[in-house]
Amino acid sequence: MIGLTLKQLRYFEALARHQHFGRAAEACAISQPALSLQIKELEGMFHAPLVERGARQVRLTPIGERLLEKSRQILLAVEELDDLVRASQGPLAGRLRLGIIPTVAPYFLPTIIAALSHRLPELDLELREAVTRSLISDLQEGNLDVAVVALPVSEPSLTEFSLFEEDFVLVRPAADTGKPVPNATTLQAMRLLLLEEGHCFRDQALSFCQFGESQPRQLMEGSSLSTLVQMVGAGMGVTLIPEMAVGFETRSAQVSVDRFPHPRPSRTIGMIWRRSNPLSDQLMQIGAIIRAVGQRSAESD
Amino acid sequence: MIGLTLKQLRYFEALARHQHFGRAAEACAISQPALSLQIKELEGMFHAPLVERGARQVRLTPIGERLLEKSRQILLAVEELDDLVRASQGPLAGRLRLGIIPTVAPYFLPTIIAALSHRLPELDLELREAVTRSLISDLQEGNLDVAVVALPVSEPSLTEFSLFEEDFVLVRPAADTGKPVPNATTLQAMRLLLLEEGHCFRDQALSFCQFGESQPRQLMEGSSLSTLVQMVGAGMGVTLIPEMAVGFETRSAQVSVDRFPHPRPSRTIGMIWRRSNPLSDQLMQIGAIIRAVGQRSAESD
DNA sequence: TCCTATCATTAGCTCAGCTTATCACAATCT
DNA sequence: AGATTGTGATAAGCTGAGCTAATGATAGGA
Repeated sequence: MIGLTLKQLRYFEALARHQHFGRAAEACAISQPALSLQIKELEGMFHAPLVERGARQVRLTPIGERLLEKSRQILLAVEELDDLVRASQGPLAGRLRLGIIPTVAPYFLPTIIAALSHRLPELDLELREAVTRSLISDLQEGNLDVAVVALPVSEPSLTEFSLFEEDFVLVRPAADTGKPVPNATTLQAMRLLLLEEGHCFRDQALSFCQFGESQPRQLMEGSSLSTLVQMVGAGMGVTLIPEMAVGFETRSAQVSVDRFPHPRPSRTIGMIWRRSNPLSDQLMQIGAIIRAVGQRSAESD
Repeated sequence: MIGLTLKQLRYFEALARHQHFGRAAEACAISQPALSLQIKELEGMFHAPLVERGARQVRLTPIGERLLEKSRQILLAVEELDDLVRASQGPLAGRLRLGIIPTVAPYFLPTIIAALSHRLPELDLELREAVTRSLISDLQEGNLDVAVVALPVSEPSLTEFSLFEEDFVLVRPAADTGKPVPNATTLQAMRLLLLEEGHCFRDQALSFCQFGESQPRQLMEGSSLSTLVQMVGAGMGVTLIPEMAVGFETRSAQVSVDRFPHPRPSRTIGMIWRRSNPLSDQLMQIGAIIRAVGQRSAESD
């Protein structure tokens, strides 16, 4: 593919995104004819049309779709060269897009922000909260640099860096204070309040209770740990929460909090990023900083 | 990395390969100053030197090394666009670089060539014989399109396509004809002739005999199955060969050939290629053709 | 000390690729 | 139907990125 230019791929990607020559050209800060010509040039190289010019609609042809895929791959690799520049310029500085899952963010984010802005003042953190699935695809598409999630994620394209392990605790109505702590089996008989689909914490809790995938049961869903604890306080059932949430969520609620006997349910919190990211070394440094404050805050709980 | 061009990456890659401005320029079919300028342009983008201009020697700086890595990745993806063109132009045609391991090539290659040149006359096969390790790296560097090896190879970047399974048979001196066939354990007491390091067939044979990695023992090495069989004929020991080699290798030698009782040792022969190769669909077609003739020839043995 | 190999610099030219202006076409409205 | 509007293609002209050829600068080696 000699004669191909990155510019052409960028224009094509914009066209695919906007499905409109004029708007794509605007997004690329060029005139519409300039974009048309480059697309035509690309089509010449492929000896085939890449877009269907419909009446009021532009659509990619099948070959166009495949080119789009490859283009994104190439453009992502090129963007990573920017990170290579940053990596070669001493301590980490500039924008860092960090994603966190919702069952970690409220409790741990303040600690992370404080630590990083102290140790790496040049760093410009840009935060995003979403479930693991969505963070992973943002990472893979290059919309995110790094994410804090529960390990393992087992994506071969991502590097995992473990931060710390944390136990789950049982939250029951205040009236249950002092009653014996149920084990995984007896838990199955109680009404368990859980986060809605998509949260990894939901699956971890379910797996501790050894519920099968399919069997229907007494479940209720809440959209945040905070809601769940309030529901428990109102006597609607019991729930599990991660240890780091205890201080924040149970202070004002009428609930009783108990640790499980061994083997305790737990999760591993860690960082993930694209294996191909040239900032890998720097991200490990950041990981080390977060790990240090994470362990300190876990000890002080 | 706006302003970056593929041309610059190509020039840089050539410079890294030749370690010499003049020769790299020649390889790119441009003048030496043109190349110097583009390299300088690149260095401007990185705010750092990428090559050390030594007295009589050009060397990459550490940053240069990392850029080289990324460049190769990007350029490989760009080359794969060529394959996308081919994939979109009907039946597979043009150059196809096929690698085969030495313990398959002599016996199966004629069949493959005949079948493919009959079914895909437009195909221009370019063959290479090497051990698995080397074929894999050629695939990953884009120096090879597809390879026939023993599965599994378990490289996440490669797709595996299984062709057929094939048993190993025992080759003993003709004097042993009629003697009971040894099992894996009794084999350990005999002098086993094997291929030299690097051949996967050697490891498969060793693993059948359940030899540990380290334990020293009565072994001799030959550089081809043909040599091994001749050595067996001369009474120097026994060996295993794959079934497809029986007809070719044992016809003229004074040896006795026996199948093992169940569970028979065997290997799976298959094709591998870069997962990212746009010709994937076409390669599967080729795989289907080879599989068909492979099974037919296995049955007729 | 001079020579040779090697990369950098300079001057000048050419064409790829941009902009603006305009055309061609089809869908929708009146 | 005829007018209008939204859209991409085409045309003409300009500008600068990037090439070549010629020359300069520098460091090893004879």
